[in-house]
Amino acid sequence: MAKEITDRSEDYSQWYLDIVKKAGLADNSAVRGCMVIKPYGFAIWEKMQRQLDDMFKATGHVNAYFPLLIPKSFLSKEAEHVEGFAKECAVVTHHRLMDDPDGSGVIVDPSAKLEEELIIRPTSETIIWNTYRDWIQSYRDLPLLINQWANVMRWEMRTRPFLRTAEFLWQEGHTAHSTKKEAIEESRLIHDLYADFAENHMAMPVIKGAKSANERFAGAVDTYTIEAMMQDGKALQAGTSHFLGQNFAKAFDVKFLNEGNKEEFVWATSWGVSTRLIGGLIMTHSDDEGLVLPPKLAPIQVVIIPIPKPNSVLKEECNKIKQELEELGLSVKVDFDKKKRPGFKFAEYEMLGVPVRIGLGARDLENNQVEVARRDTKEKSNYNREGLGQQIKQLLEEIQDNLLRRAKAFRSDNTHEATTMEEFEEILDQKGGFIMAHWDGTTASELAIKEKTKATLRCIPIEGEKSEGKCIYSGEKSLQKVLFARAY
RNA sequence: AGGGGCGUGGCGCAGUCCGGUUAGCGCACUUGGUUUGGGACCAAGGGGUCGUAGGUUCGAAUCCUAUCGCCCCUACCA
Repeated sequence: MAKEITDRSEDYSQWYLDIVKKAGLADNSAVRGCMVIKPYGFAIWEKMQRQLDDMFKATGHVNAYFPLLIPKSFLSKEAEHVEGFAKECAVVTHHRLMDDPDGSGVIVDPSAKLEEELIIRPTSETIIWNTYRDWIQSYRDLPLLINQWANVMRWEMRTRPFLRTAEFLWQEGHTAHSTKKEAIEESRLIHDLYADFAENHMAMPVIKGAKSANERFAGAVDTYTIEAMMQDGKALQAGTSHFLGQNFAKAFDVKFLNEGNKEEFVWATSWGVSTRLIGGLIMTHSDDEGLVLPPKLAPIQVVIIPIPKPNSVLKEECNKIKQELEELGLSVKVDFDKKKRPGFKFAEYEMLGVPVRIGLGARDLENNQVEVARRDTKEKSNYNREGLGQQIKQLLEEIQDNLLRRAKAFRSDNTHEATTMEEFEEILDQKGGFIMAHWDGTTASELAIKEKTKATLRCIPIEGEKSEGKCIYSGEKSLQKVLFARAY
């Protein structure tokens, strides 16, 4: 199996597509813009899901499920929200097919037109708030902390596997609170949770910040984002958490009686991360040999490859090592496939991003050792057979740490400050990456910079030092530097 | 929306200009054997309505007409 992939230096976006294909993460499907997530890709998603789900539960959230289809009228209730999504909605107009009277096949039965057309959810705020109206009467019903794992559809023109697809999988949290303060705290709690997940599980460092008015979620008062840097220097919005104020409560008339027996509108948040994270994972760590996965999200953490020699008995030893490692909670695969030679398997598991490979041959048996190769650095060394399990466990932790360290160093090397537009454009053209620059807070300046440079305002960082200055575009007063980059 | 390109086994392609035996090649697949410490080799096999529909012709992957689909560039975009 020739598994050649394009070098990153040659064509980054082709490299990305090659990785997705050759590592068996996803396939194109018969439907334009919709991908098939293959078992290995889905296994990564399942690991992400499990971890995030545990984190949501630990912070008091519960799961529920709301319908795929939304009455068209719901979408028009919150003005900004409609405007944000109207251009990319799939619409269900009929409910029956019939035989084509002109010959073979089926056609839409024109007599089966729906009275009210249905929208395939691009996000679920509207149907959820329409439901919450019935669930909430009193402050005693609050807070309502609900998450759902679901698919959504946004009819995108240009799609790329995981990064932007017409249909994608995600989780969307929708919470209702009795006070503004509590809702803002909730949106920030999740913002922190996402950053924690990105850094400590994906080993993908992120900048936490707020979106500008222009980049904000349609219908939100504030949008908090985590922004990650990909290897080509472009920014990826990896997760967002929104403080929705009372916008949806007002649109759907969701009120509660407070302790003083007075009627008030409910305060809301919503937040989500999607299968896009898999794209981020690929573009943060992987190399020209294939996928590189952080141990915490790798479906297979250790692969054991026997190097067969005639008359040698390796099978038993391989299984023994597998068992030892599994007892330590690791996920392990032994590849006994006789059709493939060891060298082929080495390359194959590198392509799949398996963090640690153990090679075991007659030579090792004699010397009471195994050969251990780590995927992140490609280093190989011999480990003593005694106490192997603990050593491998430590190695996996070291790999997890190293990936984060490496990604942080890369981001730091590719983050620059600009004090003038000339400098800004020069950095963008010559180095790329993140640019920190002063901005006067107006949409006009933001759009002008975008128009001129194709870089967008990714976020107004929450952390780090804040110093006043002058906007690089207008020269007006600026309270802090903000993050610009070309983005996915 | 404008411009360009492509539809031939699972994948990548040749053949089309200039119609003519049984539509070919590489990879993948199946079986057997020799191999196995960085992508093995030999042998034998299986698999194709040439996107679809019509037309010209003794004869069409090849020529003509229509139609469908996909990709790329430009434009647009939570």
